Amino acid sequence: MRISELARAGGVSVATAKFYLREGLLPPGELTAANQAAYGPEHVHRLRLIRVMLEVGRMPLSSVREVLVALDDPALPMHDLLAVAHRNLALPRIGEGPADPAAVAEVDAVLERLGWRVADDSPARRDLAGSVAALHRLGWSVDSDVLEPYARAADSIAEREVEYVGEAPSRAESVERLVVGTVVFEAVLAALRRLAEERHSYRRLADRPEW
Amino acid sequence: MRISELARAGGVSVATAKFYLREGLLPPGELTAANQAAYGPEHVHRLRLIRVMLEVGRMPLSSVREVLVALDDPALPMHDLLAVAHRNLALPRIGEGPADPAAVAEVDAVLERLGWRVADDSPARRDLAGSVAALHRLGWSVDSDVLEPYARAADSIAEREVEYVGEAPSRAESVERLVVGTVVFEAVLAALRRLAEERHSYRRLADRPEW
DNA sequence: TCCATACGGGTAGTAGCACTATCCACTACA
DNA sequence: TGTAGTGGATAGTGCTACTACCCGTATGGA
Repeated sequence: MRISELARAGGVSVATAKFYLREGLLPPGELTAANQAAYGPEHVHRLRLIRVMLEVGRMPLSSVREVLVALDDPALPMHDLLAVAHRNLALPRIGEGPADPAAVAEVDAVLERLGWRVADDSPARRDLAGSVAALHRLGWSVDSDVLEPYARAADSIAEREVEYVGEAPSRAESVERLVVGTVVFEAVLAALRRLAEERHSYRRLADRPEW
Repeated sequence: MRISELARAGGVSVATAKFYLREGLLPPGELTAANQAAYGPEHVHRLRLIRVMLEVGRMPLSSVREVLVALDDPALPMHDLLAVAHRNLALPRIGEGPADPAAVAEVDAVLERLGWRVADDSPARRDLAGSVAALHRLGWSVDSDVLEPYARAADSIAEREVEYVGEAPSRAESVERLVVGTVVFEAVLAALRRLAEERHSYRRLADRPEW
C-alpha cells in the first residue's frame, strides 16, 4: 500500500498523511526504493485512531502525540501508560482561573458522600470543580442532590467500561480500549443525552401544546 | 460600573470585553458622556454566560452569537428559540464525510427499539451515527446491547433536565436553563464519568495488584 | 488646577493550531 | 515514453479568538 491508498483509507488527504508521518504520529513505511514506501493495515488502523482522537475526541494534536508516544514505549509500565492516556484524554481547559474554594469543597463533599476514592489532583476532579464554579457564578445552586443523579449514571457506565478495558488481551489493546472507550463513548453519551432531551421535549410539547 | 469592573467580574481582559461589545455579544452600556458608559449586573451575567458557552461548552463564537441573537429577538416563538439553542449547542463536527449507512441504520434500530421519537435530521442523531461509524472503522462492533446502557443513563438524566427547563418562569430563563443545562451538565457528566472510571480502575487494581 | 489614569471607539496585528501547497528528483505503470 | 504518483523538505495558508495600539476625552486625587 502506498501513501495515497493509506490516505484514502484513513479519510485524509495525502498531504495530511505526510504531515502525520513527519510528526512521527504515523511510523514510517518500509522503504522499497529511494522514494517508495509500503504501508500496511497497521498504518491504516493507526491513522484512524489518530482521526478518532482528533475529530470525535476533539483532542489537540499535542495530546494525541503524547498518547501515541507512551503507547509506543515498551518500557513504560502498564499502569503509567493508562495514566498518561487518561490524563491526555481530559478536555483541555481554556480558562484556568484560581479555583473557587466553595466549588472544590462541594465536589469533595459529593465524592465523600458517594464513597468514591479518586486522586486529589485528578484532572477530572478539577474539571468538575470548574463546571460547578461556573454554575455558581451564574447564580445556580449546585448541591449533592443535583449532582448525584449524574454521578449514578456515570458510575453504572464506568463500571462496565473499566471491566472491558481490563479484559483486553494485550497492552496495545488495553490502551486502545481505554482511549477509544473514553473518547468516543463520551461523544456517544453526549449525543444520546441530547436525543433524550429532544424526545422529552416532544413529549412535553404533546402534553402542553401552548408551551 | 465601567468596563474595567465589568471585565474583572467576568474574568476577561478589558480588550476582550471591548471585543464582545464590538461583536454585539454584549449590549452597549448606557452612555453617560461621549466616552463614558455604565454597565449593570445584567451585563456581568451576559458576559459570564458567554464565557460558559466558550470555555465549558467549547462552542465556537459564531454559535454563541447565534444563540444570543435568537435570545434577543422577542418576535421568535419560544419553541423556535429552543430549537436554535439546541442546534447550536451540538458539538461542531469536524470531519463531515459521507455518512456510513450501516451506522445510520444501527442508530435507527436502537432508537426504534427504545421507542424514542426524534427528528430524522437531528444533529445529535448525525453525531451519534458519526461516532458509531468511527467505531466500525476501528473494528469495534457496536450493537443495541452496547448502546442501551448509555441510552438508559442519558434518558434518566434528560427527563429531569427537560422538566427543569419547562418550569422556568420566563422566556430568557428557559433559554438560559436549556443552554447552561446542556452545556455545563454535559461537562459535569463527562467529568463524573472520568472520575468513576478512575475509581473503578483503583478498585480493580486493588483486586488484581499484578495488573 | 494639574495630571496620571482610565475610558469608548476604532483599526490593525497576533498566536496558535492543523493542516496545505509547492518543489524536487525519482519511480511505477499504461 | 510519457504521465501520474512518490518520499522528503520547506514555506505558506485559513481560521479563530483575541490583543495591541492609538486617539481624543473624562475622572478623580494631590
